[in-house]
Order: sequence, then C-alpha cells, then structure tokens
Amino acid sequence: MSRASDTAYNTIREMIISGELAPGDPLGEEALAEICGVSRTPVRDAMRRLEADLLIRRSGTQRSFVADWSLDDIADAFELRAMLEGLAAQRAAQRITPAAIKKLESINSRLGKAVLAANPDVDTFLETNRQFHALVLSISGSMRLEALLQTLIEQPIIWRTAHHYRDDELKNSHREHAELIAAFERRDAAWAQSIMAGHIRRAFHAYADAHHSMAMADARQSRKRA
Amino acid sequence: MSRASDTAYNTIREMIISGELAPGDPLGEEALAEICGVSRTPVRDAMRRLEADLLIRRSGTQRSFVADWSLDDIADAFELRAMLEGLAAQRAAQRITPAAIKKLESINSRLGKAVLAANPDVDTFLETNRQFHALVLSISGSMRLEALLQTLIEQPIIWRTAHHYRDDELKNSHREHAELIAAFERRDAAWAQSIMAGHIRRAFHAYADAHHSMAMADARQSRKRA
DNA sequence: TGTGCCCTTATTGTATACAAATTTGATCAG
DNA sequence: CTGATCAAATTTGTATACAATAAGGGCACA
Repeated sequence: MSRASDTAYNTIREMIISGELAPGDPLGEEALAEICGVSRTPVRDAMRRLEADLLIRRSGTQRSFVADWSLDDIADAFELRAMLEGLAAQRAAQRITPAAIKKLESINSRLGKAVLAANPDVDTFLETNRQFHALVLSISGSMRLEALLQTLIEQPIIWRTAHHYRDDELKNSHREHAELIAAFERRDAAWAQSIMAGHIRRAFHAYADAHHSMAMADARQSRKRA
Repeated sequence: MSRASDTAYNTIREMIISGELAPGDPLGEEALAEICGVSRTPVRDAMRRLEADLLIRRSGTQRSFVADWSLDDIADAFELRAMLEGLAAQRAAQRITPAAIKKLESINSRLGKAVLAANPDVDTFLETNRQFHALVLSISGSMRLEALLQTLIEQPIIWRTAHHYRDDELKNSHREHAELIAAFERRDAAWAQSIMAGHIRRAFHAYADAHHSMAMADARQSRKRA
C-alpha cells in the first residue's frame, strides 16, 4: 500500500464504507486529492477502480458520486452472489484437499469463538467470515468467478448494517459453515452448492431485517431532531 | 468516441480482438500512445478499462500484456455465461412486453436471412446475435447482471473463430432463438432459462470444434513454413 | 561456465500546467 | 416574477516533465 494511487483508493474506499461519505455525495477530484495528500493523477486512478467496484457511479457528464443502492439493487446482488458462490462451492467440493479443509475448520473455529461468546465480536465475525468465503472461492479455482464475485461482495451498506444482526443469525452462519465443511469432506458438490446458496439467501434476509430496524431507528432520530 | 481516452480504448481493443496484438504480447504505454496518437495519460486510462474487461493482464510489477486464455479459461467463461444468461432469460420471461417480443422476432428474422442463405453472412450473424442477446439482457432489468456479463461476452478469440463455424451450427442458433421467443410468449421462465443455458453450452462446443480445426490448420501452416 | 552484483536503460508512477467542458449565478427582456 | 442567455468559476480531460522502480547486460569472481 505504498503507492499514492493505493493510498487514495484505500482512503476514499474507507470513507465510503464507513459512511463518512454518504450515498449521493458528489466526489470532486481536487478535493479528494487534498484529503488523500496526493495529486489528482492517482486519485483519478483510484476512482476508476472504485467505479469498477460499483462504489462510485458517474453521471452522463463524467461527474462522480457515491453510489446509492436501492433495496432492489441489493436483492439483485444477493441473488447473483447466491448463484455464483453456489457454483464456487460446487467446484470447491470437487477440488478440495484435506489441508484446505483443515484451514477452513480453523477459520470457522475462530469465527465460532467470536459469535458464541456472551458479547459477540462482530468485527472478528466479519473478518473471519470474509476469510472463509475467500478461501472457498480460491479453492474453486476459477479466476473469472473470483473476479466476478469481487464486485458483488464489497457492499458498504451491508458492512455498516452488520452490527445490527441478531445474535442467532451470527450463530447460524457458524453452523452453516460447519455444514459446508461436512459437504466438502464428503466431496458432495450438490450438497455444498445447496448449502452455500441457502447461506447467502439467508444472509440477505438477515440484512434486510437489520436494515429495516436501522431505518426505523434513523426515522425516530430524525423526528426527535425536528 | 471523441475523447482521446475513448480513441485509445477502441484502438487498442480492436488491435487485440483482430489479433494484430497476439496473446502474451507486452504492452508499453509509450508505444501505444504513439500508435493511438495521444499522450500516455488517456492510454493509461484505456488500459485500466481493458484490464477490467480481462483483455489485458498485469504482471506483479505492473507491466501489461495481452491476456491469453487457455481452453479451460474459455470453458469457465462459457459456464458462467450459461448460468448468468440463463438467469437473464428467466427474468426476461417474467418481464417481457409484446413490443419487446416483436423486436426480438425482427432481430432473429434478420439473423435467419444471414444464416439460411446459400453463402452464410457470418458478420451479420455475429452482429444480430449480439443484438439479440443484448436485448434479452436489457429486458431482464438487472444492471448488475448486465455489468457482470459485459466482461464475459467480449472474448476476442471467439470472435476470430466464428468464421469457422459449421453452417448447421449457425442455423441451430437461429432455431434456438425462435424457441426462446416461444418461451417468452408463454411467459415460461423455467423453459426460457433452460433454452438459454443450453444455447450457450452448445455454442461452447461449436467454438471448441472450430477452434480445434483452426489449430490444426495453423499447425499445418507452420510445418509448411518450416 | 555459471553466478551474483552493479550500472545502464527502459518502463511505470506522480505532479503540475494547461485545455476543454460543464455548472453556476447574475443580468436582462418579457 | 419567470425564463433565457451569457460570462465567470468550477470541474474534468490531456499533455508533458520528472521521479521512482524494474528489466537487461556486462563484469568480476568463483
């Protein structure tokens, strides 16, 4: 992360994901360059990448804004993720090695510790969950599949919502990962595919519920201010 | 296409698709800038886009090369296309309007004229085929699905191979498109999905056969030269 | 002959200046 | 007061110069 363009990419990305930059906010190259402490050249570079990640959208006249995703958009993304990660799991089941299974077990064990504690550690959950899915994807052995999913997994709104997940939903993730590992041990591709697709679809509903309760809380907050 | 960066994008893209730049060829920014008649800045921009299109790959030290796709890679891409275009067809069947059906019929009719003639017109086939699939995709109404498929449909090697397709394979495409339209008329999403997935899978085998015979011809050519 | 090191050269990364295009807002006619 | 029009200010696009980094090649040494 030493090149200026990477600095810019990470800085801007963090600002979007954290919510410091809200959906719809205009993004001027000069202003961002100042914030990141680099010139416009690497900022433009970073913005191209963020546009490919669908974190930024551009107007017809090339002006940039933080992308805002409707619930339909997000449902779309989850539907595609369910399909593609299902395929990844299916392929992984056919290619997996005992060493890789060990590794998945180790990751899911750390995830378990984080969610089964009295006070669930959501950040560790998010990190180990990301590692688990990334490893399955890498075992599936398709560069292209990996590239396609890249743009679907980085959804800022969802990350911010995760802290509102209910405890039992976090525990469900841990259990479903364990079941997926069982499918891998049996080399049952169809089973692996089913579990993964269901896992993603359930995650969508957990997200939608949490998002809904967040939106309600925001609305109460607004009324109080008014 | 008036901006310099678009000029560069289209020029380089054409050179890759036409085969003027062969897979594995190194791509220097300066050299490309000279060829396109612009400075390095828009060339860098164009290369970023071509990288996202998977037409260019970058080494660990940021040097760029024309991407070369193994047959496995291509099989991968077709598998993903079959899945995603199948989904697109399924969604399109649920959303299609009579006007859109008319339009699909019109496009497939032009495709039919091109492939049913004594001397099939392959260029017109490619163009109308592209239009047909693009329209189905657009009717499916998912921006994200459209964006994902974008990177899968532009496969240079395949375009160059198309002229070696057998006549009956071109005619099959026409027939399968007609069947897809029938599924749309009946609003049968599952049928539409099946036809589309099969259509893409058959296209892969047509490609593989043509590619194989091209490779054989190339080998003969090489021996003759040697 | 092979291997490792350093120097030269080529290539990519960044900053800055300037050009082109777009937005903004002020002015004026109706 | 509304809407059109034009100029100023802002923003994006492109070119160029320079800095940093990596590839290539020769040389000493084993």
